[in-house]
Amino acid sequence: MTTAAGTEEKIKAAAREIFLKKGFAATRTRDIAEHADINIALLNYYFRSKEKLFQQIMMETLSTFFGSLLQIFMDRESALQTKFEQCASQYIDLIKQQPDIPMFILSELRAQPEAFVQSIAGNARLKDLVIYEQIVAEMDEHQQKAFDPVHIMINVMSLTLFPFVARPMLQTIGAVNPSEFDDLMEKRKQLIPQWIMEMLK
Amino acid sequence: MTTAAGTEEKIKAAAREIFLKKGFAATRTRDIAEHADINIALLNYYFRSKEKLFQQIMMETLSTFFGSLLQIFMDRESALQTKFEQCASQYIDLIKQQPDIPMFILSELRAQPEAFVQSIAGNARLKDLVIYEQIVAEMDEHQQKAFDPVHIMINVMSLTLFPFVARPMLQTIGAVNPSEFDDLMEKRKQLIPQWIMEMLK
DNA sequence: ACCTAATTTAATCATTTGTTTAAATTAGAT
DNA sequence: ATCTAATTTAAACAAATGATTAAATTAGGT
Repeated sequence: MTTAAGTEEKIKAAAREIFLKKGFAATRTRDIAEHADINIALLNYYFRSKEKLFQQIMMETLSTFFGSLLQIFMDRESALQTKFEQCASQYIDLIKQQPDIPMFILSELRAQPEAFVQSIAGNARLKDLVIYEQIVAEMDEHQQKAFDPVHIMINVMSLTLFPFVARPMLQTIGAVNPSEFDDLMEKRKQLIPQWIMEMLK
Repeated sequence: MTTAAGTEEKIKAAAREIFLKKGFAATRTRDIAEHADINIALLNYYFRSKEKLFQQIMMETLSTFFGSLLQIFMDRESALQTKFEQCASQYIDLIKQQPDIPMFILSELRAQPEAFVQSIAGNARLKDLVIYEQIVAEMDEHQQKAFDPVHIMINVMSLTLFPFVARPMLQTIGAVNPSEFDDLMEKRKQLIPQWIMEMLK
């Protein structure tokens, strides 16, 4: 009856939850096994080692995180402001569902800078992105390269992601109420594109 | 000759370096002892436990990080834009010297949300800060509360801190060159206050 | 020089943790 | 029903890790 019935996926689901919440070092294989309600040995049976399992989770998470982004950034049809709107909107929705993703990627990427380079970078260079060209064009129109266009890319990510990363800190210092956080982020879907467009003028 | 000659401080210095770089869970007491060039037992002799030592490092780091900020935020004399300029400038300088501080605080605060609440929060509520009043006043002048003033506080921190937190990621995706990162951040001392002031209009 | 308390060291302990082993159980084919 | 390979389990292992102990050494006062 109950054999191999999605055991592998059960382990991955548990691993994903715990790795994303606590990071690689603070995660115990026994925690994962308990959460998945399986014998500890099964983890190694299916995934060889804690590290292999972690890498698989990381790969999939990176793919989820950067996948949709690249599509938006490469779209030749959409206008620049539309891209900012899609970017903010999609990311805020995604991270609302899985709030641990950004911090997980950022902290684990710091711990192992080399391991996942090609998983992310793939082939696309920043300056080959359509959005980058559009930013340069927009800046040239209003001002003559007052600053590096990379600042804009950094700012989009900063304004979108940082609130989630800093949520525990913001709540601790009493900057935001737990209940109103979601409302704030919902509002930012609209605000961030406006702010960014202003920066280009 | 060499006895107690700053042994305690030697341990703390090593602990600070490693805790800040790798976090609590990934840090081994033996690493600290080796780095400090002392016997492992001395760590427990002076600090009782790994956790106690960690808490002490965390307290001091929080103090360093939030200390200067509160002064700027409470200054009744300085103008709003000046505050933004001081804030960006001071933080970028501080974090250039100790780049691991923001990520350390953010990740460890997520791991132990309760432990350091009062260490940070102290007494000051966000809405009692002088800077908050000034933001509200400035917003009232130009627009009638188009959005929550908290967004502005969040944005200052986002634009200032996120690039440091995301540096490994930004470098991995090839968004920034390691050598040009410092220049970018130096330029942001000037840019961030400008961007923020624009948001208020 | 001697004594006492503080500091340092080497060795060891008890637990935790990732992994493996070998046996038991189950699923699916013949 | 029987056989085989895949899956699952209980038990144990080896290494790592935080902590402790008891002896050795050192510093500073008398």
